[in-house]
Amino acid sequence: MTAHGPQASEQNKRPNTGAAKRRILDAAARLFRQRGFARCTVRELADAVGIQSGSLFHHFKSKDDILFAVMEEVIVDIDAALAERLDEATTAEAKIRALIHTQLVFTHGPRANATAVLVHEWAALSTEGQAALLERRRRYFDRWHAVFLLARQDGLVNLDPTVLQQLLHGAVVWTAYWYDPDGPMTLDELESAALSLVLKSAPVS
Amino acid sequence: MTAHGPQASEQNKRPNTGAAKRRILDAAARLFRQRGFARCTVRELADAVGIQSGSLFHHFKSKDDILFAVMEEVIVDIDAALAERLDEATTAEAKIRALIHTQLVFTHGPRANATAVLVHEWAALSTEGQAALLERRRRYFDRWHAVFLLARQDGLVNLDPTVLQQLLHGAVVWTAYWYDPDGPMTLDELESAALSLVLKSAPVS
DNA sequence: AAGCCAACCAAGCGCTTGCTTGGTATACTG
DNA sequence: CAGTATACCAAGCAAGCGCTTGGTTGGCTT
Repeated sequence: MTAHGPQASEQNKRPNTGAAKRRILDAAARLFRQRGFARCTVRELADAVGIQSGSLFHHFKSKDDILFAVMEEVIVDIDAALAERLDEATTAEAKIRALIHTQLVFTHGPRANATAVLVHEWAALSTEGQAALLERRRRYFDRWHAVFLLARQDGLVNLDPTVLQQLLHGAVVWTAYWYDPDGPMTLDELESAALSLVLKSAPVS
Repeated sequence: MTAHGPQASEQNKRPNTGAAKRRILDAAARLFRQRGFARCTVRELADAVGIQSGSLFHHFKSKDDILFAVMEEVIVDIDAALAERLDEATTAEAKIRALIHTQLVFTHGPRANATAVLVHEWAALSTEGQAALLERRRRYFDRWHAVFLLARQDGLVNLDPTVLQQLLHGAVVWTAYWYDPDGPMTLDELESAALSLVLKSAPVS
């Protein structure tokens, strides 16, 4: 049952290296979200992956390190995804939509677990871990801020850009607690609803 | 279920009864918020109160019970505070303002710690604990919903009431993570900013 | 074929955890 | 005054925790 040992694959010299790590990270994101980091034990996590608890420490040097890895991965990816979307957006309105879209996709898409962990378990990270991720975090929010400065210049919004940015970010992040992607409302509809919140006038499309 | 122990009455025969409990609950709210429920130990909590860890269990039957008591107290109080504010508000706009105001005051006022614990540590509560608080929670959100149904009828807002309610609630709750009551922006200004978010047209006073 | 090394298991160590126990000081009550 | 209940302390227990250790396996390289 326990298929172990590397397998042959394309040109990769170490084809299976990292596959176990991947499964650990996915299970960790799911369990850390469901049960909380502190309440999730390494034995639980190992069971979910299908290995012994001690074997986890062959891939990560500590439980804290697993949390860090989960968070680092998602924070890097969401920042990259946002950067790409913003590049493709030309108008200020399209850029605000890109902000909302990216956050919503990460919050409710395939990366939902890791995203929730990033939001929820920040305080569980060690001081050094927080410091190591802070620059990425800042970069992500700088993008938000730049968009709202632009939108304000264009007269698209009529509140203090910083406040508006934070209120919108909260509204979107909070959807994790009530919005059901399998329910009647589509993500696109939710995106439009959030967008129309921050624009002065009538709702969009 | 908070044990009652000695009777508290008008002319309190045991003036100090309940004082220890009060200090435990306050310290617990603070520590559970700062460190998280799971990472905060009963020894830590006892130290903060100035008693031995074992003595905590004279007042509460378990650590879980302390969490429950913190949450129950704040959920009852915030619902009562909201009900009172809503009664005093006549127009739909004034009622929306009451929603925002109450949530903001609890999030940033003297009850900030317990409110943050209620939001953040819900998953740490036992199944029975959640069930026991669910009715109060529902009542609170029913008040939100009724206000937004009214606002929609009055043509004050132009989005689906349920979605708008959730988005606003998220925006306001999230202020816990960025708004500084000691900073340049007053709570009233923040309240107005949040209100103008959900109203269709120009910002309010 | 021999050697290497990543990937795993089985066992368990040292420590911390929530909580219990037995006892004491103090205060109120009949 | 004895009787009773409260509020606490000092000590420690059983369980569970993160993590370490020593050993085995099997594919890959040379």
